[in-house]
Amino acid sequence: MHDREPPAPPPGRVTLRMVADLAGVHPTTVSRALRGEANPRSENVTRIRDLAEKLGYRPDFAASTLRTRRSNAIGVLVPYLTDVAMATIYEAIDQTVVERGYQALVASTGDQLDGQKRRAELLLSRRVDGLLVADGHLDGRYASWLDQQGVPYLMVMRKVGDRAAVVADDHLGGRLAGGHLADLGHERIALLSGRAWSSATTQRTAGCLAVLAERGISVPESRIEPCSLDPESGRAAMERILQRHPDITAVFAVNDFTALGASIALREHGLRPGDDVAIVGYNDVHIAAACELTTVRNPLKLMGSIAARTLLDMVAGRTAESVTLTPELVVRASSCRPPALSH
Amino acid sequence: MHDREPPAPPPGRVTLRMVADLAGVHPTTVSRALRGEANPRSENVTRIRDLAEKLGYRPDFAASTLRTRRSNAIGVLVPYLTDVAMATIYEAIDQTVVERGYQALVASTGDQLDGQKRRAELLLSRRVDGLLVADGHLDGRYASWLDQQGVPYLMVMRKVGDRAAVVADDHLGGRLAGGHLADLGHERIALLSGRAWSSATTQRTAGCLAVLAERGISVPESRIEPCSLDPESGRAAMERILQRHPDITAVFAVNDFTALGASIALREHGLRPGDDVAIVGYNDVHIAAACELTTVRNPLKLMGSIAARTLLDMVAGRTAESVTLTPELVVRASSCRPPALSH
DNA sequence: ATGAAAGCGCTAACAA
DNA sequence: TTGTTAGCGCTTTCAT
Repeated sequence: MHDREPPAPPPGRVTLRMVADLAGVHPTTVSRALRGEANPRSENVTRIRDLAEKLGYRPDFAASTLRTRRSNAIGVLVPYLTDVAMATIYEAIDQTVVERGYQALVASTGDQLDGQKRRAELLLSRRVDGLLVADGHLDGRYASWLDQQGVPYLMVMRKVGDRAAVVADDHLGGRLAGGHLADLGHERIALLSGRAWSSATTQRTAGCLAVLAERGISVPESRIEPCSLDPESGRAAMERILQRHPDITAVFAVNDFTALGASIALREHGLRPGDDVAIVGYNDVHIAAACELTTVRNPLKLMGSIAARTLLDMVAGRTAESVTLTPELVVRASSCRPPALSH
Repeated sequence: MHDREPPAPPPGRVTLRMVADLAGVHPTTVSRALRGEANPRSENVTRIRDLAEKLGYRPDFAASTLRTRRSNAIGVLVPYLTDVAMATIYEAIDQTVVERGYQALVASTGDQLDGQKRRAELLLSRRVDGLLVADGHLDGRYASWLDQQGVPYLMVMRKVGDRAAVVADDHLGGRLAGGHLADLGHERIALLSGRAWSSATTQRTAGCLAVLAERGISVPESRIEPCSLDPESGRAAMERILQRHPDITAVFAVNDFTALGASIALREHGLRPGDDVAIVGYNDVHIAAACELTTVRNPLKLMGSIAARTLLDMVAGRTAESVTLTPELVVRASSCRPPALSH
């Protein structure tokens, strides 16, 4: 009788043992009954289950995780959760894994290496069975670090090298956006190009530039500005471009929120978005329709649920297939024709 | 030698024991060294730490949780994470607790009792040390269920009865919105009133109605429609009102996203939001400025970080004080004067 | 079909 | 200051 610092079981939580004692059986039997293992028809099973329920028994995942070395949880790493696109993917992941008896633990990493490692380590310390990585960086440092962690992981939204990933065809998406602006007759086009480390945004930018080049429209570097995922960063980037090029007639932003942020800067320069300057965003988050924003629809929920299922497959030992989904242009009022051609 | 199903330690994860063996000390010593307990000056400490680091040792939270009965994690229950207001609060919580050596585990409950219980149970099975509840319902069922779970918890954003809560003064916020519309000269005002079970939205609605009544402006029930937190629900609610009252000149929506959703319905009826009809939202999420939405600013980050600190205090055994923060009106282009008075 | 025994990795008591 | 001992609650052999 040492180790007495948990002195009394006050109300204390209900353990397997307590249920077993009251049921007059061995804890092992209760464990089996509760998990539906072995003896289904025995009337004991329902008796034990009822008792457990009545006592308010709740399994202790810390204990079962320790014993089985499986936590029944997966980790999800995102750059920011205030990016609705990420939140949408996360909710799809969460729903999918919960249906399958898992839990999804998220962490926002701020899209930076130290945050990524720190947060991934925290998740790993909780012994997550796998990782869904939505904040991959093209420079391989993060990914090769992940490679060494001994846990199955899968990229979502962004791909890195040829590692398993569930993404959409961002290059195509960029082409759809650029093609649309070219069709409308725009020639002085600006790009809010996202982050250089994100395959998603760099591909969208590249796709857009490629199609514009095919149409004979060139975009000098001075009309391209990087940005983050939030409106404020879009505003600032747009502002920088307008300083140099007050005469642009269209903007493609690789994210809906940056697109909306850009509209602030345009208005500050006396330009009416959707009348004087066309704007195209990316993702088609739930707010885009309300803002009349032309955008490229990304199948975010599908991406999340496929990624979740794929990771769970990997956890179960199967090998993963990468998946590439297809985006789609959604035309709304924000993409007007250039002023000269307006009527 | 029973229990042999973990057959070999392949690469296998590094345990305290391994570090101890290689350091030539007892596991207890390593544990103490790593946690900075007891023997700071001993040169052993740095030696052990270096070794642990070199071996890539990572603590196993499942084991320490089991042993100490503390998980160093708190649970956060939100209605939806795609509501940027909730995501903003969550990120503030997350940051605050991580700085203090904790982890925040979120769950979206869908704002319904079964989801709330199910997700809370999952969190409790992970032995979270406390719960931050951002999806409280006024009818006390959820809250009284929480009372019985034997874990400290704190309401955020919504209050229930006189339970400890960190909220903003929603009644005042509603007054600010209503007062603003009255000042502009509006008389036919519609309300998107949120959910009856949320103290936040009901108080905002009540505050607005109160100030309008003081100004002699009455709002018949047929101009008030409940709604959820997403744009689509705002659109649908607005549509229902417009069917009955195509002549309204202003709308107060208790959430920015519903406000933006409402603008879709207005346009579908040939009304220009911000020109023909004034719109006021609530929260001032990051997107509101870009959409030129007049709104009531809720100190979301502050709410999150105060709530997190307060809960951690409760976990440490201190008693919690409820906190009420103050909202603030932010006037933007969406709140125009009524057409008759336009010039 | 059920029980006995052992141990997952860690840390709190106690002893030295 | 360090080591010994025991056990958190669970599940997996193995034995009955």
